[in-house]
Amino acid sequence: MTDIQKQFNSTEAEKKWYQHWMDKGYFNSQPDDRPAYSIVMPPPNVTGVLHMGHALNNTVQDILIRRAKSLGYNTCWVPGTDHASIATEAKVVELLQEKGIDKNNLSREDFLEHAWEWKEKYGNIILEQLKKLGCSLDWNRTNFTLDDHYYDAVIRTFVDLYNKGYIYKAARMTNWDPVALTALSDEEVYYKETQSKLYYVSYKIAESKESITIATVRPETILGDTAICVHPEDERYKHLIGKKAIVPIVNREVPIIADDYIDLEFGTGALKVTPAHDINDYNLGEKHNLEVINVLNDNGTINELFPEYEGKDRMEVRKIIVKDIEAIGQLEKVEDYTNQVGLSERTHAVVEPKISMQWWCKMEDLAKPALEVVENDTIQFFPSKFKNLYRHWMENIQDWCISRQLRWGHRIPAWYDTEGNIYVGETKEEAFVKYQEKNSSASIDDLKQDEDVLDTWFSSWLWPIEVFQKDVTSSDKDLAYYYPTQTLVTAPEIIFFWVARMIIAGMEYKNTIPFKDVYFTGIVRDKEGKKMSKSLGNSPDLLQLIEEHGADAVRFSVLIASPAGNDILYDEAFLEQGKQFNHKMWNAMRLVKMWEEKQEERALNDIESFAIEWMKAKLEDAKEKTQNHFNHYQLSEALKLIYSLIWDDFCSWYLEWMKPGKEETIATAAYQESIKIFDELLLLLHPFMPFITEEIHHNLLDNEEDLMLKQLSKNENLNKEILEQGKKLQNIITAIREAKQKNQMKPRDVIQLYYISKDVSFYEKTKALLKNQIFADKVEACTEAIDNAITLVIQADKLFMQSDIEIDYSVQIEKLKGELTHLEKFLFGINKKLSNERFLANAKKEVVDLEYKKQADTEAKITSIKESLARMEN
RNA sequence: GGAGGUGUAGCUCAGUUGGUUUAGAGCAUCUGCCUUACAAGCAGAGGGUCCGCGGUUCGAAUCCGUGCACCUCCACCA
Repeated sequence: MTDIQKQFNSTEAEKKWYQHWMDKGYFNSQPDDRPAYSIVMPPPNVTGVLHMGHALNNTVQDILIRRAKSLGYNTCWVPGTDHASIATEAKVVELLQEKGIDKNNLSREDFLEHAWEWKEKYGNIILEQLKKLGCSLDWNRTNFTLDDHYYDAVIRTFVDLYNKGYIYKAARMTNWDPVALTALSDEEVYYKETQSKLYYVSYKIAESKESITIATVRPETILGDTAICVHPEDERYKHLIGKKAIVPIVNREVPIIADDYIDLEFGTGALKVTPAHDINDYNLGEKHNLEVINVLNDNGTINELFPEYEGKDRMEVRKIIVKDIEAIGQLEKVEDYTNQVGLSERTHAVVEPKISMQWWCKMEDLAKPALEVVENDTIQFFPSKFKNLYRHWMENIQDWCISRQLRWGHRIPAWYDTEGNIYVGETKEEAFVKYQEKNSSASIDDLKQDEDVLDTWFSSWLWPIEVFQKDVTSSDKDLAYYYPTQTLVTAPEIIFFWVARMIIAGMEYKNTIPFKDVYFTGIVRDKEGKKMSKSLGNSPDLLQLIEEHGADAVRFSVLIASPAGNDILYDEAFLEQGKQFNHKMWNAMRLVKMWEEKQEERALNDIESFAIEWMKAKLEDAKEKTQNHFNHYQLSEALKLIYSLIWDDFCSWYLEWMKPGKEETIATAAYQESIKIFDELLLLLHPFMPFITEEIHHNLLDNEEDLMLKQLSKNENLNKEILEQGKKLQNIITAIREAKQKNQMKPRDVIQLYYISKDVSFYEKTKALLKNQIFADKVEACTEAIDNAITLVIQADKLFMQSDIEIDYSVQIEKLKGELTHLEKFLFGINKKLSNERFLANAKKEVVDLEYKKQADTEAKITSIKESLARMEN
């Protein structure tokens, strides 16, 4: 006892146990004859720092892994990081700028050298931080999406899909990020409501005095107008269709065309068409065969076609052009207007729709099997509502723009000859072979590789496959053993970016699913419901939280607030609860350890045997319920259940029952059973709070076995009878405590208890326990009501509490009257039901029988209370 | 504009195919206790128009319709 600290030292325990688990190699996995349970961690960006979202996500995964371990699975949780092409490149560019270096003045090789330098220095910080949370990751399997084997796999995939005809190169409208100078996929653009202006500009009609007015929010795109479009049925403009309009400033003659795409109600009902800079205009242009005039440079400035504006940013030109149009009297009016403006997810720059030559991947056919496996629940989504979302997206899937005008990433394995013909191959030599087939006198030096790299997600979608075939020697065995993985734990935001595409890749390349279950965690929000993010500054510093409160408390706090599939409202008050839970368990351990010196070799007494039997049943019951929660990924429910099992059932009831008094002893068997039970509770809790449970486990038992490796025992038959008896006992104890308090008695005032019950054996069995808990010097059966006593009605039993202390019956009378009123109302309801023929005819027999039982019970209780009242009021 | 979700105690949430004695927890609140593990505790209590309205049913927090409020995703009308 003396060597046990009064308080749990989380910092010390975390350091000690994590190191111990590492040293013992508990996190590492190799295929064996046990069933596998594998999870691939969603690789965080190398630029990332640990935030609350990661804490939730990784705690969930660690819980699943540790739980599976305790159930006998060979668990493998694979860590790693994602090269995150745009985010990392932006970061490196920024750092170079601080040093006064312009990316464009660096060769590709030099730039990549800087990028790798940065990656080596900072890229693994986030993984190191996960260790502080207690994550049981197999660090020997750490992967990075630009590792050599991974790089090769990505290239192979590209070539394969190209050869199968899925990948092609085409000029298309893309979302252009003028800051990162790259195309973006639709998924990388987000829309933000913005206060804009709607400019009404009149265009003169050629060879006519008429004019036509259009409305636009982007007047700078007037420079690229190649048509005016109206609705074919629009009476206002019908007569102008087929005529020419003159674009102001540039004085270009453009046709006036008709299309029912036009909304008659919006603006003036006439639309200026700029196929180069608007997706809808682009589609109109395709349909009507319009000229495409590109106005912008890649960096968002106006290009050389318009010398007077050349080199100025589009936003600046917007203002200048408005003035210029006003000067020539063709600006009719300006209105305030709220619209959605597309922004780049990475650089937050205003995205410009722009036509550019990009690589694309056809998705329609690839998506079909991936939709199928989710539809038929081969892959299960938790919560299942995301199935709808998934279906909706997969059924409307668009081709995927996979090229990015960046350097940090997997370089597209395509080479061009001097005439611009494309040769795709895994290596330049392979491409050259194809080149030679076409041109026998070709020189390999004529071939130039494509400058672009692939979208990050084009590598991420191979993650669950590629992490298990790291090197050729182990590949088949590992992949066959660990793939498909068990559960993917991720955020719903990346269901399209990543989840859908991993399923596609799995079906295409392994002809099977990459994971069996997908568990979507909620978004972590602050108390006010705002999403926690670095930019809002409302996300607490996780490492600091761990330092201050301990990793177990942090894990507790995010889990307890995290119902399956809902967003979590994070409140730091939960940390307090977690810490108090630590404290509670620590003290329970101290109590139990104290009993070591109070042991006596003897048979169990009545109290001990009842308590042990009851607690074991409680434990069995909880084990079953916990498994049920795990099956549905209701982790917060599981945690709440275990929390209450430990705090309420074990500490508040069991230990109090078991606790020997000052001069008393505890049977050795009871002491040992208590330790065994406690240890089982710790094992149940361990996945949620690994450090304190391991620490207490070792304090409790002197053996060398670690809790982390301990196996949960198989469920035994549940003793329902003892649970019922325990419940009744608790009801009696609570009722007496309440009665004492209501009657101004002290909790420890001595009483005598008499009972009228059909189940005398129950009282015989629990007599000692009752006496002990309610401070009764007598618990005896009686045949009729006792005078000068407080009456309590517990289920079908009547109890009479007597005391030497003067009792004011009025309080008890009031309580009984209240109860009576309620019971009468209740009985009325039952009687109404039972006198309803249609109820008797339609309801199931069990339900009807139950009503009869309720009726009988209630009537008995009412009689009983009436008798008591009559007696007490005398 | 399209789709999905949510609404239960002051707050965060359970509530399993409609029926189980007063709709449950935790936190917060109030009351009483320094009880030899723990005052970071113990014991007890109060607190609800299950969002509104309508329907189905013998019976609805639960199923259906509708309205309101909030949230998310998709689309992007210049």
